[in-house]
Amino acid sequence: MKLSTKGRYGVKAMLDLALHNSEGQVSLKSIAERQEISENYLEQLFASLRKANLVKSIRGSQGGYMLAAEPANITIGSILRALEGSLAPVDCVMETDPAKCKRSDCCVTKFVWQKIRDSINEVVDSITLEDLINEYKKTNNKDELMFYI
Amino acid sequence: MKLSTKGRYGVKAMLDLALHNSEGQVSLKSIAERQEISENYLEQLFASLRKANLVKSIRGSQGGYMLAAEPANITIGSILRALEGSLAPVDCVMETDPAKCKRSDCCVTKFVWQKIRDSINEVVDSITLEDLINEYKKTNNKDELMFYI
DNA sequence: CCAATTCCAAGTGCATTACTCGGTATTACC
DNA sequence: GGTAATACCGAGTAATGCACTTGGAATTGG
Repeated sequence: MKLSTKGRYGVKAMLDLALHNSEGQVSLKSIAERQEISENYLEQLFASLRKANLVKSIRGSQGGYMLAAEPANITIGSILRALEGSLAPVDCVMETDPAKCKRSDCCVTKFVWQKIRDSINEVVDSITLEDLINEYKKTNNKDELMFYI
Repeated sequence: MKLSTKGRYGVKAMLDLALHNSEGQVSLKSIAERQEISENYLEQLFASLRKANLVKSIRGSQGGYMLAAEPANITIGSILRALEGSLAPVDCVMETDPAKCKRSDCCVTKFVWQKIRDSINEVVDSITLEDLINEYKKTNNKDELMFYI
C-alpha cells in the first residue's frame, strides 16, 4: 500500500513549481537539483503531467515548465492519479475499466476496497497546491530561501 | 498504491473462516479450495495472522484454524496491518519508527501523506468481520451453500 | 551556429512479490 | 501403534514491476 516514487516526486516537484510559478518557466534541471531527484527520471514524470494538462512546457533554450492552472485549482489527487493511475487499492474497484472477478464473494470484500478507494480520493481531492503553499509558508515562515537549503 | 495479495487473500480467508466459525476449526486446505488460493501460500499468511493473535490453531489431524475473537471484534484494519505492515502510503509517516527525511520541504508533503494514512486507517478500523458477514448475507441471501460455488 | 532545453523510446539492474519445495512436529482415527 | 492428515518452518525461485539510465532527436534563445 505504498505510493511509488512517481507520486511522491511528482507532488514535491509540482509544489516546487508552484513556489517558483511567479518566475516564469522553470527548468527540470533546477527542480531536479533542489529536490535531489534524477533529472532524466523527472522528464518521464513531467511527460505524464503534461498529458494530464497539469503543466505547460516551453521548449528550447531557457525553456521549462509552468503550472497549467492556478495552484488553487490543482488538486493533489489530480497529480497523483496522473502519475500513479487509479488510487484504487484493488483493480476490481478502479474507477474506469475495473477488473472483473468471477467469484461471488469478491463482491463482499469489494465493499471494503471501495470504501478505501473513496476515502483516499476524498482526501487527495480536497487538498490543492495552494493549500501546500500555505502550509509551506506557515512551516518555514522565515523566507523563500529556506527552500534551497 | 495497490494492496498486495497478502492483504486481499487475507481478508477473503478471514471472512471464509468467519462464515465457517460455528463448525469448529477449519483446515487451510478447505479455505484454499473454496477461495482458490495456494494452500502453501496461505500457510504463510496464517503464520502472520496467528502471531497477530487474530486466529488460533489446532495442530494434528483434523486440525485447523479458528478466529481468536468474535467477528465483531476483528477489524479489517487489524487483518491488513498484520499482513501488509503499516498502511501508511509513505514510510516517513509510518505509525512506528517512521523513516526520517532530511529535507525541510518534506514536512509539507508529509501533511498530505498523514491525511491519506489517517483516512485509510479510519476506514479499515471501522469495518469488522461481522460487518462483512452481514454484507455477505444481504448480498447472497439464498443460503450458505452459495459460498461453495 | 551553439548551447540549453524539452521530448521520446528503449534498455537495465535491483528489489519485491508471489509463490513453490522439502521437510519436521503433532494429533485424530483405525 | 501405525498412518494419514494437518499445522509449522525455512529456504529457494520465477516473474514482475520499479526506478532509474542511455542515447538520441527536435526546438529555440543568445
